[in-house]
Amino acid sequence: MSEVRTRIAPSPTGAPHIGTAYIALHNLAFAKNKGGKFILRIEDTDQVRSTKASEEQILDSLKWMGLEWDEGPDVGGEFGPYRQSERLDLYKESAFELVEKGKAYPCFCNKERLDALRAEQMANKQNPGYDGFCRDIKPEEAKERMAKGEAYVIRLLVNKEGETKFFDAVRNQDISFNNAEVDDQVLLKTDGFPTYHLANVVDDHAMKITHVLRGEEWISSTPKHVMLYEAFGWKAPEFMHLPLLRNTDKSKISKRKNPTSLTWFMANGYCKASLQNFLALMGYSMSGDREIFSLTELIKEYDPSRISTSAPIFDFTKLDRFNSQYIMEFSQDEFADYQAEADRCLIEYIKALLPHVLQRIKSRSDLDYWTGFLFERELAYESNSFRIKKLNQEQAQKLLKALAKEMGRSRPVKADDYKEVIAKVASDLELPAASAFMLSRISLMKRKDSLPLAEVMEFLGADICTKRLKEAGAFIKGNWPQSK
RNA sequence: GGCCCCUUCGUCUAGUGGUUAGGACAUCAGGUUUUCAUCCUGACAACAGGAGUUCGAUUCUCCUAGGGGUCACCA
Repeated sequence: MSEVRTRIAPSPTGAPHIGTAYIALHNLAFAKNKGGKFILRIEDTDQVRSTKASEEQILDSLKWMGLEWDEGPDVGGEFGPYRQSERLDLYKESAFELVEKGKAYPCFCNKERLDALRAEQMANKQNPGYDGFCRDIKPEEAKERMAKGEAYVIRLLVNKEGETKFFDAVRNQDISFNNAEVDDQVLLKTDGFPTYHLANVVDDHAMKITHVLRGEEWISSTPKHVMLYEAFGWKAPEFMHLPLLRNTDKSKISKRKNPTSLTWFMANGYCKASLQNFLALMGYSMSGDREIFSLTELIKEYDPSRISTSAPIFDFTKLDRFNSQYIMEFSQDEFADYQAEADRCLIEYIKALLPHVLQRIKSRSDLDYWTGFLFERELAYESNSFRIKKLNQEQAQKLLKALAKEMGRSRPVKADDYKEVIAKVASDLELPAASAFMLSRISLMKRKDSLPLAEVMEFLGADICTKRLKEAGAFIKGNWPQSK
């Protein structure tokens, strides 16, 4: 029996996600339980969205979580490099290998044609998908066009007959898909970078990954992966699709509705043991009635047949309770370490706002006063805070609604963008800009005495700003301050 | 909408044909504590619905309903 090897393959396109830690935990526990290896691979094949800063944060926060890997971009290993942007030749070769084998083909369709195609399919109530326009181009002609420098992608040539099935070890059953429903997926993009599907399969094979534990959001693209393994003539790993973490409204967990960034959890004083423990309770249970256990115990007893199939709601109330349980047990030294670590994480987390915070702090106890709003999942608004000059209830509600809408439409990024959005909305509604700014301030930070608005908005990001503007709108509906 | 996945207390879950359906968080009610918190005791509270298989279904099968995921040159 060959060595068990699992991996976590985060994409460095944003803040480190709680879901990544959850999937990593399972991969680590599974591999370590079998005496195998856990690998970290960076999937930075999206040139536009990937950033080095994000990669660093992901590595740092997973380490902080105590989820350490045996092989990865920072520690190396015999199957490196572990960053996909450093393996481009391999993907390109692999893609052309499939073209040679007649399992894939170059496609020269441009974005306009694809957009038009999709629009037409939607209009005719058909399922959107590639129509195979470039399938029949002769290989010689294709080569010529590529040689001349015409932009192309490589698509998987899907045999639309029959079905593709794979075994899912969590559900303990086969899942099958009609091949007619599988699209001729792009494998190699115009920029020469692979798509997830290609890179993932090529790397999992090259890195000898034996078991793929990933979120169930991937189930529907697994047939593509299976087809790729078959096209290459490789043995596919065993698939285990874990249930997705969810928001309270049962949708897939998202920063739009919940804090999801590991850095937020770290800065907010959640300790790693409680986070590990709580995450291990999501979609998983230990035998007996045990709920409090360590990562070591989890690894020792990890049993994939105890993974459940239904997707859990991420329950902050229970997490908070777990965290307090762990804190209660701290010795003085442990608490000192915890406190120092939490402070370090907090300062790192708020570094963009730190200068503004420091200007306002008189003593240590002031820190929370100025930064607390960053960690409240739902701001506890006070009615009187909404007593704003030249603004009545109706105007405030219109303003908040328009603000939230404009925020979603124009997706501001920088502080100045946010200022513009607020100024624009105020002028559109012919309301005083100052009132609009104050209303935004209260909606986002709860108080009139608070950090610089635009900088805070940039820090929070459009999603969270929109969330809070909506929440403020809901609040003032029934809690508008009484006139004196 | 097509396809796929899922369905036990409000929430996280145990349970693999016969249980008073168990535990945890939350909630509520008591108790200990000079306050608060902790801690203790108790209460509330679930097998989505309908067929079938079976002597017997929470457990197996099918259907319905509901929820979710996915349909990109993002992962």
